[in-house]
Amino acid sequence: MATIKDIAQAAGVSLATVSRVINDGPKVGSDTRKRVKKIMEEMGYRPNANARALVTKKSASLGVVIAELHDPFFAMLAHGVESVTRKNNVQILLSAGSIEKETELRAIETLLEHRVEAMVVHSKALDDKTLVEFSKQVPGFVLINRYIPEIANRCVWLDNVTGGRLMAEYAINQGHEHVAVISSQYRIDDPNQRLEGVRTAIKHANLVLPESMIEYATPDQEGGELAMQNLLATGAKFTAVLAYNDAMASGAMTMLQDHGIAVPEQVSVMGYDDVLLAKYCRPKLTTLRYPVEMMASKAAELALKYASGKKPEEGLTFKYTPTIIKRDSVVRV
Amino acid sequence: MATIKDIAQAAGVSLATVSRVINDGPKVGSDTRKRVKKIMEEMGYRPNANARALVTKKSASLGVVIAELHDPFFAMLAHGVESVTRKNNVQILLSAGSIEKETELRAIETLLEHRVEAMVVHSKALDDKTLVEFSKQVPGFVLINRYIPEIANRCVWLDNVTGGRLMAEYAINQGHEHVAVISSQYRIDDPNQRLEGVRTAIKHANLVLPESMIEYATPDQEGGELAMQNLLATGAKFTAVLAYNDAMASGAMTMLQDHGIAVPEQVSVMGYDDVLLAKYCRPKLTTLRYPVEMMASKAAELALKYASGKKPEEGLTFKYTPTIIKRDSVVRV
DNA sequence: ATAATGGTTGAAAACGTATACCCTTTGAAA
DNA sequence: TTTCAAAGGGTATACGTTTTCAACCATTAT
Repeated sequence: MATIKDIAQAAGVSLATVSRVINDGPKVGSDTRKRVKKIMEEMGYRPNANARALVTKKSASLGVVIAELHDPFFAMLAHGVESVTRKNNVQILLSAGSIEKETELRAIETLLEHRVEAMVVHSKALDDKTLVEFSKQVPGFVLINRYIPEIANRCVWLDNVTGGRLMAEYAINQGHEHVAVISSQYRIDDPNQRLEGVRTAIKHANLVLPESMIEYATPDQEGGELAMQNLLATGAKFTAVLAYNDAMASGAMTMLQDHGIAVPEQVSVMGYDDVLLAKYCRPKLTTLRYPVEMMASKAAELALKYASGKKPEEGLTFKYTPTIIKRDSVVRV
Repeated sequence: MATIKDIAQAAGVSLATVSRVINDGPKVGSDTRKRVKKIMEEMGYRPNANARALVTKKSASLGVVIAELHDPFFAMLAHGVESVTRKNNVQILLSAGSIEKETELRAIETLLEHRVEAMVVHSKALDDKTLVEFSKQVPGFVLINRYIPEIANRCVWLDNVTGGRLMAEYAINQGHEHVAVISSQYRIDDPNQRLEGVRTAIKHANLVLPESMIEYATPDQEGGELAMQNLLATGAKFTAVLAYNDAMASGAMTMLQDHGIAVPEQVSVMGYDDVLLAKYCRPKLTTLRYPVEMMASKAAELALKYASGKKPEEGLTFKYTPTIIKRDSVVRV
């Protein structure tokens, strides 16, 4: 592959001049510029991004850490990031760290080795201290779907407690007095926060949520099916089910229908996230909209901004609140 | 950030020795090795991937070109690649090129600037010649979901003609004599090939597929709805619909149901791809399984293998054939 | 005519790493 | 005792860029 040196030789100029032409630098005559450009074209020259990054200490790529790409939630997240990197001519360096301490750490470290100065990271397994530490090393370090007070201005997050509350309040307003909850079995913040919100609303309405009405499982369709199966097996009575996410809600609906229980006529079901399948499944899912894509774009913009030298403002944070999307899976009772 | 030089100074050894320790090179005593390692640990040393790539001419990352991340198909593709890059300690450099000539080209070129020697590219807009040209420049250049005879051994692809045929044959075997087709409006190979297969099967069964029974739209749920709407508007009679993909099939089902037409009792619907939503939607979609994830893993392995110097074998190619997944959206008539 | 100016260009150092090649020490074989 | 090989370690160069500084040339103002 042709280097800057080859071009210089062919054009009969120095390395410096060629470099200036490449970067649209100021100090080069228009005829020389034209000639050099022509030769670059002819020889199919492509600047070496690695050499560039080495000397400029700027990497022209943004690191992204997520859990699993085939989870629609993360696919949307990645897409949100991608839409802004594309605009800024920045490359995405992708690392997957499957909600495990070891892999998440490894993912971030690899990105660090590439000297990316902007990063959008989704981390659930790493503790606050570690992440704060990283944020000191990387100017454009931004967390998504997580809130850490010390670096509040680097956090783009969803108010899950309010989300849980909204969910429960809506169900209650529709007249449901016996609600069951299907939660995620992972010991991370999200399910706990959502559950906390649900509990608050229920208490406030002078209702009760016995532990036996809460089932934990993997946050996917199978988990939803399993959880619902368990709920039905206990013989518990409920007219509404609040699920941790849309996939679990969908699984729960399937299981209800398989038991001859009509949704929403006999049991209402609510999801969370509003991923694609919420619109696809039947009945269409009433759910909470999690604007991941928008948030991811915001996070990417933030990362790029901080990376370019702008200092984050103190006392600022980027909190989003989910909103209820009313579709067909919840009915007034 | 600490460099190799800082480590060398702190440890009182030369750069070369430190470098040897980092790379587990041979010529260094076990006590020195231990001492240097300790210092690296203390100073939080991280090798600079750019400098490394520059001098070794190896990039330690694999380039991926896809259209849109939030399309579940591409999310699965990316996931398939990711599973093998993770095993090989290779980073993913992601470029999205939204089925447009300009952006696809730009995506590949950016990757080239990063000097990745392994690439998995999904390109529909670029012509054969351009891609063949790229394959000469990049040792580990592998195409997915496309077949180009000249570089057959770098293609991991699905036999779409056979897929289309299988679809139609299955519908016909279930007794359907009047089938409609909902295809993608994009002028790329896939829809044409699938349609070709469908036509073959129909002709072979002595049936007819009038042009009026084929609708074209964007390959998503909205497109499926629109296409079905048009089909219904023409008053055409059909008992089965073959869709270009699962999203369109799902949209078509919605529209049918909205018109009070029962699926599958009155009209059967078939999808293609078997993405997640095929299992989620109601009725569950009978569809053709496109093993993207497996194929993407294969492509990544191939790319890495070729990149590491192994020459592709002549006359070899990686063709996959879709299989029918029978669920609930097709019924015998 | 001379000095000053401004626009072009080139030489060289630097970025952080890997490695080919050379030097030293040590112990054993001759 | 001499010779030699092996092991351990250092020196210097290269990778492909960007950028600072200085030099050159042709004008123009004095």
